[in-house]
Amino acid sequence: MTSDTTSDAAPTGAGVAPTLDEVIAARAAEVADHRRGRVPAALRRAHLLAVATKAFVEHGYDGVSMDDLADAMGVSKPVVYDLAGSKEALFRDVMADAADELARRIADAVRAEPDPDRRLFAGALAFFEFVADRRSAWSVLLSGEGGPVSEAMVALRRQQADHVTDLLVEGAVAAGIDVEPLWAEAAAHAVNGAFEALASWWQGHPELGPADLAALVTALVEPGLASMADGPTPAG
Amino acid sequence: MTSDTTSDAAPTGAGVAPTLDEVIAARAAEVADHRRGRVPAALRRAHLLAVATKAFVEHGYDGVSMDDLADAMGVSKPVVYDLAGSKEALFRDVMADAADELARRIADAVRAEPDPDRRLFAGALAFFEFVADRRSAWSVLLSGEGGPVSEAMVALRRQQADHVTDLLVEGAVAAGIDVEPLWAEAAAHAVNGAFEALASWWQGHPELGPADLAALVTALVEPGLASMADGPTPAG
DNA sequence: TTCGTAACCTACTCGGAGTAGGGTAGCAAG
DNA sequence: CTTGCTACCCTACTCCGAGTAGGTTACGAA
Repeated sequence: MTSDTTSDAAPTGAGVAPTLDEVIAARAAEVADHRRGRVPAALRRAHLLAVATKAFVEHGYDGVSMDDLADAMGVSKPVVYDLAGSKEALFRDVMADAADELARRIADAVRAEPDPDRRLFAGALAFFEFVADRRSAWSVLLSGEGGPVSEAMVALRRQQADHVTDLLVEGAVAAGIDVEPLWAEAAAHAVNGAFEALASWWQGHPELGPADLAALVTALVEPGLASMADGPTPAG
Repeated sequence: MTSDTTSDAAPTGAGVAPTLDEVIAARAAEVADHRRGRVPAALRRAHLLAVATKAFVEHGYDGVSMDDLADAMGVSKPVVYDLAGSKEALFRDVMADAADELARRIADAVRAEPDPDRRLFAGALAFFEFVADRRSAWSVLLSGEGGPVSEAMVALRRQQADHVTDLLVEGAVAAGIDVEPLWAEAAAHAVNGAFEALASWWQGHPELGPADLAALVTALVEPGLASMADGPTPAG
């Protein structure tokens, strides 16, 4: 298809994503360099990850068979299994990569924001920009599509919420407030859920930009977060 | 299509849910009344719904095969397909029943609360009480478990969010505030997402009661909701 | 050369969704 | 009573996808 553009994966620069097709092309090229079969596992795996990411993202978990993946990279199924373990494990790996990058971006954005009062907004903006980058790409996954993806998704959600917890606590500590850890955790999950739901809803409202969403969620949650600090712990 | 075919469903005591096993037993008894096979479709379907609900809830979507269901109700697979159409359709129906009841409970609770300032809490409480009622039951579903359940879940989420939107708008109007419909919708999705995430997180924290969760989510979101009324629409 | 091993293959098994193509029971009309 | 229609229900498949058994070959080291 569109195999042109720049040959090498240019610097990620302004934060735009590398384009899955480019990554796949790059990996495929590396693989092709090895004459007549016998490609080292590391390369094959990198290729697999790229191909699988694209496939899952475009057709969803159930829309992709291991045979498809094997065909797409010109090997037989057992090779894929050797590289990935199982379909679920493969999906988990794909998702983990994305989750790591998301977490990294948010953390960077939050810590780069000097004004404590704008940290939440900064994090939210980073989140929605990430989603926007991969709007088409991750829509399938974000919208809950999946097979026995459950475990992977749940795990990622948890991990993501943990990061938010850390950021919340970090922010609170910086402000000299001490928070109930349990409450921070719960709030983090709630906030995280709000983010996800908003990202999903966003699909149907392309007229809005990342900043709009970030502003909304900030406006929604910030006051509550602030008041919870000096406020009491309602129960429990 | 759930509750009113037959004479009764033994009161389980307090406001506790009807108990799936009881429902199944009741349906099975009705079916058994018809001597030697030839049971009218309506009864069979009611029985199916009950059996399927229990099965999905206990083993998850992928943990249940259509053969299992057929066996469980003593018929052959084609009968199940005749009654349900497909596995996904069946799951959708099961979920729809639950979603309807949830929406009804929340709406009732909200409208039964005279104090406008406590409406959100009332709705939240109803939500978490519903979840508590079916804690073991719906955990699998709430935690995102599912197969190609995606569509069903997405649809239900949307529907649920629509209800929340209505309630938000209703509340705003009652308070003499006018809100941007788009914002109300977005906020509703966000709030809804927060609820779901919290319900999921709750699984790991049985020491908390419904009121705790309701209080938390209220404290988190109420101030933001209030300030959004007189506040500006940040962007867009 | 010989052996070990990593990379790769063909050709299965196994299980679950969905279907084809019937039977049989009840009932209405001739 | 017989015919025929229409539910209701069955056995016995097809089809597809996940995962595996077990063998083959290239390559590097002893």
